[in-house]
Amino acid sequence: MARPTIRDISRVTGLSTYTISQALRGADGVSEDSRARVLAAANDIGYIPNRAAQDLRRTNRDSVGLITASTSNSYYLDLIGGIQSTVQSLAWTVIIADVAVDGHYDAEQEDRTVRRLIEARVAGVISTLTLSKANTELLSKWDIPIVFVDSSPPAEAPELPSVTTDNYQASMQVGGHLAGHGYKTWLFLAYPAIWSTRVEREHGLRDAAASADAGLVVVESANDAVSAGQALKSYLDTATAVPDVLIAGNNPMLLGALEHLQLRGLSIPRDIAVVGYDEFAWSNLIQPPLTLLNERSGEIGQQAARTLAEIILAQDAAEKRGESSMPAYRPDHQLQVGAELIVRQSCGCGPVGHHSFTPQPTIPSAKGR
Amino acid sequence: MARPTIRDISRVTGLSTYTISQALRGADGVSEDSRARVLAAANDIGYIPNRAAQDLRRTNRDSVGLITASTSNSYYLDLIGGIQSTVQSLAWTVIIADVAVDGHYDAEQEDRTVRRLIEARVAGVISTLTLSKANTELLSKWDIPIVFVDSSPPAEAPELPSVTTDNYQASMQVGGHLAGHGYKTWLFLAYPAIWSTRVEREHGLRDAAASADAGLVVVESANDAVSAGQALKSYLDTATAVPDVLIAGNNPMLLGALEHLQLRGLSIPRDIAVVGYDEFAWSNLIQPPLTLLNERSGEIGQQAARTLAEIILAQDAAEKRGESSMPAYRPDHQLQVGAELIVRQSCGCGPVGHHSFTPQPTIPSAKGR
DNA sequence: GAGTGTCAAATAAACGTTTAGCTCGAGCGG
DNA sequence: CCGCTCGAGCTAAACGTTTATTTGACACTC
Repeated sequence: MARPTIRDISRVTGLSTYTISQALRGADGVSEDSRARVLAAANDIGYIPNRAAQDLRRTNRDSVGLITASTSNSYYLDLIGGIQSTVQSLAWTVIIADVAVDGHYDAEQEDRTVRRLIEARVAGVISTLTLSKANTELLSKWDIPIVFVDSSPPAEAPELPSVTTDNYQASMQVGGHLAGHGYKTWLFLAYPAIWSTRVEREHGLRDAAASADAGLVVVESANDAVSAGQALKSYLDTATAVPDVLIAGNNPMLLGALEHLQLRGLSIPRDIAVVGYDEFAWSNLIQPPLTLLNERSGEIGQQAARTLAEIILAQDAAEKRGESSMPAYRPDHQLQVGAELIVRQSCGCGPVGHHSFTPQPTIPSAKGR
Repeated sequence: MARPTIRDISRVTGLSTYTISQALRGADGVSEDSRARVLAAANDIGYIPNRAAQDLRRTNRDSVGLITASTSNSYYLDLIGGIQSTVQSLAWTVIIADVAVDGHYDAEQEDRTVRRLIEARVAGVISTLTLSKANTELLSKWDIPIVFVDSSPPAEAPELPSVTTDNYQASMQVGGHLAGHGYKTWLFLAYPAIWSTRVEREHGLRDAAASADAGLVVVESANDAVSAGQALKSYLDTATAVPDVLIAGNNPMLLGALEHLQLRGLSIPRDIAVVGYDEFAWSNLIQPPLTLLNERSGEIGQQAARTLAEIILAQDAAEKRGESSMPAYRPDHQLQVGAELIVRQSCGCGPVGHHSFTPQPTIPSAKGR
């Protein structure tokens, strides 16, 4: 028997397919005796249900999609972990879909990916990037709830849920620390703005620079280390002076920057200080140890999954009552999670004891922006 | 219209579902006129096919499963990339399934995962670890071909295809280099042997140590940085002397080891030299820059996917001819890919110019082991 | 004008489950 | 002994596609 079906079990046990189905998934209406026979037979012939047939027939959907751009950014691994852990407790599964084609974001790939998730009839979507207007509308047409994670909802649909680091506050914190060092020329090496965090980070840095009377230059490159290195090179080649500090927008940017600074023979933090945005495993082993912002990505992932689950369950309940099957979003579905700066030495702080850092009054965080 | 089906398009256009189906996927037997009407209508009402229904009805399967343990080991990201790129060109999709539950391999999770892949009726499986006898048999009962990647087939089924780094040769290479430095006491910090590469690496190191008249100690820990650090600590706490060189079995081991050595205040390579097994992005920025073995994981992934695709296509063809639907494996489905040592400074080689390294005759690689 | 071939399109039967609705007996109270 | 309930199980109709087979219209040939 190459690919046994429920009917094969039926044949073997002499029970109807109904009974088999009930017995297999532990529903009642089946005697203990029959259930045992069914399970034995199933195990015996190596039966494994056909997911496609189940999905087709069942009404309740039990998977959610996660849209990601360049997973290779190790920051996302924690995020995924957080999502998985929450979703697994509901016995759902996560479909991870990367919209980057060899490392670069690709708009058509975004379209294909959203389509694929709808084809799979996912119950909901978590997206790490702001989706296009068309895709947001498509998902909403299919009544599929979306939660943005570490990215903001598109401008056309600002009411959509999101869970993010408080990037503005975080950037103010970074900026405050740099101000404390007395740095006056800041260079922000940034990734493109399809990742909406870029905008918030820049905004926070700009405000911090202003209140510290420092100058901020923004250099943008594609979201990978090689491009970042090249962008930095072009900038430094033409700049009149090396900036006091380089702020890397994320880890690929940081990697590219460090490689280029090493190549150029600039010493950190003597010639130029460096700070970055994502804590990662090796940061303390790099020379000098890196001062980084620690985003609590695992926690963010969990929160996002919880929010999505809540919306889906409410939606199912409403549908069961015969009400609208549109997902219902609430204002408290928009969450911000704090982040803290991990101060090591690349910012100019010395090993414990000998630092050239003057604490400054904390810049008040802007409320309700 | 909340969730439009093919019948809705049928209703709108006045054509039968047959015609819609043909038109949508570009088959012929449909006039250009009708096709245009169908596509317009589909686009208009936002129709997206139901994957479950397609999968159920279609005979040809078009997804493959990838079994992984702890994806967070960044080494796998390239591997996955290589597989994706090959598989995408066939318009298939990859289902990635991690059998680690919070970072640790879990046997039950392996069983669940294999089941899940069979439920999805995948056309084939690529596994990064040696599967249990039961799971191998289960897959073979369902006529699902398996290719092992960076791991060997289980002892019970040695004929199964595999694509691996030539770990023995690679370890001999590592060992040869260490011998050239004149190191006499080697410490191999290893992960558990469910990853079969561990065995081959140890074997190669052992032979290299023997022929260099050096002593090899193996310390094993769970496959994560924290456990590795602890294992190293326990060993060093009781050892009479610090070994000449530490060989980290993979990146989590390396990370744990470096953290612990830093904590202990041992200087690399003065007090102890260090080499590792997987090249990664930050390796050149660590102090001192790390000497690592560069496995060509992208290439390995591509090869594995190509091999699997070949087997699946042959299987489909055979089935179409009414022959056996069992996958046919050939001896040339077992491949080994070379690796080269990237020499930096953690092994004791100085910056270009001042090294204390004496080249040694290359240890001949054992043929046909 | 009968036979033949071609093309577009329709019909209806799958695919492997789940599930609403029904049947059948047994048990039980009156 | 009647009517009722209840549990165990059956039958058959879904779910949304694909596809083997059939139909019908039209053109072409002898």
